Amino acid sequence: MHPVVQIDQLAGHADQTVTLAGWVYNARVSSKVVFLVVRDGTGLCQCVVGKADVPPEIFDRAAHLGQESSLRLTGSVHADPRAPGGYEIHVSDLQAVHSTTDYPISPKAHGIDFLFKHRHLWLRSRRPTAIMRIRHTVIDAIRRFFNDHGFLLVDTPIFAPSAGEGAQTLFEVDYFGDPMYLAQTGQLYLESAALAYGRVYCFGPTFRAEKSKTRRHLTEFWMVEPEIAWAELDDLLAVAEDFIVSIVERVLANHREDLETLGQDVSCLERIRKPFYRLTYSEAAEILRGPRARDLLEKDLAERQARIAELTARLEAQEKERSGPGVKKHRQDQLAQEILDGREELADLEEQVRNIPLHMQLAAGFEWGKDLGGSDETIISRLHDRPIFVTHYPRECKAFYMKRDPADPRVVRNFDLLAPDGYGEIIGGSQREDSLDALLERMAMENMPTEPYEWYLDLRRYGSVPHGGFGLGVERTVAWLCGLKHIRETIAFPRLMGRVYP
RNA sequence: UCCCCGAUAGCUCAAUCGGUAGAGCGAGCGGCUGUUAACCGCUAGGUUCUUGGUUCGAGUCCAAGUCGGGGAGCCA
Repeated sequence: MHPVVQIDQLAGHADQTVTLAGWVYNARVSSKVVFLVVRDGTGLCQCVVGKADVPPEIFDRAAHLGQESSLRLTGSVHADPRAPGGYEIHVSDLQAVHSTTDYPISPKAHGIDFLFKHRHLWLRSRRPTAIMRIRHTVIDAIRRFFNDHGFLLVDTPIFAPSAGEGAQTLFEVDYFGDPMYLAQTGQLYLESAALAYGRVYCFGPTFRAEKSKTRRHLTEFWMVEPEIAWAELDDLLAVAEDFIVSIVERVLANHREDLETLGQDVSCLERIRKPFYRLTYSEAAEILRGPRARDLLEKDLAERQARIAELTARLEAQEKERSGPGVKKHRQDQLAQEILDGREELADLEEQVRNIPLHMQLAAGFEWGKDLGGSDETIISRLHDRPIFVTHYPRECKAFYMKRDPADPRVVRNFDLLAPDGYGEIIGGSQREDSLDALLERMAMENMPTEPYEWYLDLRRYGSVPHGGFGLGVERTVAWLCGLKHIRETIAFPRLMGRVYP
């Protein structure tokens, strides 16, 4: 047996004989030649078994390998422009390790429910593979950024004894007979670590019991949270900006091919440069109420209605062609797929058309003091071609620990980062309240008990300094960079309301 | 919690006005010298989500439920 070579290393073995260990991704069989597209986790490689080149039993074996059969094969590596990876293998020997029949995920179309019920197998397919590879790079870029900028990793607890604010969004667990909660942030603990070590971060899973069924929500997701001592709002924005740019650069440098597999336009990512836009909440509110938001939505509405008319006509013609006489099989297949895609787009558009008037109403009637809603964020982000920081939200709609702005006591020194193209909030952060009195006053306003927070208040009693941080949602970031419609594809085994299998 | 949509073969979907449940893919067998979701022929494959109702007759109409999808709120 020759040494086992990974498919992504084949270029270094041209004209040599190698062994491949992998699975049958697809097979095409004719009387004199079998084409096996083999998958090994690093790529796809077409392996050619010629009837004249191998003993009859090997040819017969190759001709009857079901999709996802595992195998080892040996052959010579040839450069071939017709092959998907640029190289193909002319097989001289082949062993089936496990012969598979009835693999559930065929090369043709499947519905999303079916695919997620088979997520344990679907991970093998091209699209999930591309996404998981990009996710890996995003996480590596996150860790590298903080490790290279003097941040110390401090892991914060997942069991949180106190519900704090928003108890209804926490999962309760039984902790030796007492109620405990799965943490939805490590931030308070991280503040303690920041005052100990200066620059720190935590990175782990986080849990939200929100009953959200949207394309932006999971009940379990990964969040990275840096926290920085001796930092004010502007310092935090600068870090967040460099941070995002470094992630985007890494993805662009390593994943052109994967992005192409996903149909993502890389020019969207190439536009992500410093400086990002900076808006205050009040400026954002003005935009929402003003003519730019209204014009955008009116234009959206008109464009979508035109597109609906165009699609409806196209679908009608395609359905007529499909049911008409003398249509070739291949063309029928093509039409069927186009009709399905068209209908899905149509349903999406019709929902949007129903929602736009409501969004217009919400934006036009936006009152200072309310938090920005999902549709408001979409409007703001659609009016800009790069990410946008929205800062200085009204104090009432934000958490107790955020630093009140000395220049305008109605607002706090916080920020959200909105990704372009309606991907929504990918970062939320703030400078923290460092004055003991201000913090106590705010906690009293919210009727919060102080005992569980004595340790947190100690941070303001012993050497308090300006500090702050932010949290970045990994899955939303990956969805944005990959151009995915739904966040559930960005994690191997998504946990959603009503979906925990597998 | 609220609003909209859906459930038919293993998968993706058809089935006109309420009148015998179909196609492609997948599977099995056969054919084909290089295929790119290959192609061609044959075979097998159904409790039309559940319960109840209307009707001579229900995949189709009505009611309730279950599950799923999309959206609102909430959020990263």
